[in-house]
Amino acid sequence: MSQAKNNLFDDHLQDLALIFKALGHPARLQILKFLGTRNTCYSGDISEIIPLGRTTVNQHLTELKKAGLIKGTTRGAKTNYCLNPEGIQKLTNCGVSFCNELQLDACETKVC
Amino acid sequence: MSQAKNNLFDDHLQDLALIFKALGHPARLQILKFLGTRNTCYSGDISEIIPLGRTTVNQHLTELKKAGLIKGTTRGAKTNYCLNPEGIQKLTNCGVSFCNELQLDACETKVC
DNA sequence: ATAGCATGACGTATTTTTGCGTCAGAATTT
DNA sequence: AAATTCTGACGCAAAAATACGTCATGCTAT
Repeated sequence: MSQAKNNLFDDHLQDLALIFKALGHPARLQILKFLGTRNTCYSGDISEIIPLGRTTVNQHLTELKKAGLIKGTTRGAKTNYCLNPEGIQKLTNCGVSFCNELQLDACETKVC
Repeated sequence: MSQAKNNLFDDHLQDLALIFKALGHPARLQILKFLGTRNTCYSGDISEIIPLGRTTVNQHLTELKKAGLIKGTTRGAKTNYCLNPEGIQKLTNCGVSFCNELQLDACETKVC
């Protein structure tokens, strides 16, 4: 992917950061959203709805795959992509619990 | 920040991507987590717990500020930082609803 | 007032990311 | 079999992110 896991930061934080980083581009968000409405679709269908070149879209697909958020299966000449339930689950769980840990209520009453 | 808002993608997606991007680095996650336990603290306190140079930590603070996730107030020689409730709220709301839109249940039963 | 910190601004080098064109291989269609 | 289509791999350029060092400023003590 990008930055290799180093030992400066907590492993859990690094994992989480990688997931969030994968969500840090509108094209990738749009891809995920699209896949959410489709269950499955071809790589070509995706590059059609994203306002970027096919090669670039492919790169974004690869990144989402590396982040574990989608799955791709080559079937004949075409490749099927769909959301990866485990990855989405992890995103939801970890993301939500991270937000909760920020103890928003406590902060809400304070000013800095 | 980073990429200026262009008109290739939906505004809402771009906003969301910017927030997620801000979360895409372990140092920034650690900063947020730390601030969640403190209500408020000095900039110096933060750079002490992050395994990076002070200047770099400052940069990360600036990015978090631009993303609206934290607030900074200069008080005398020192600067106070704390979570920005509105930003965290937005993250929580938008993030969660984005995940929900992925219709995980529907996907869970399919394979690609 | 003066010496000592804390902080943000600025400049810079290195690494990543982003975006795209081209190519080669595999499968489909004709 | 030949032509076409779909894909991922590879290479490349431009832009952005990352990480620091240094500096100037502005408080805070002494």
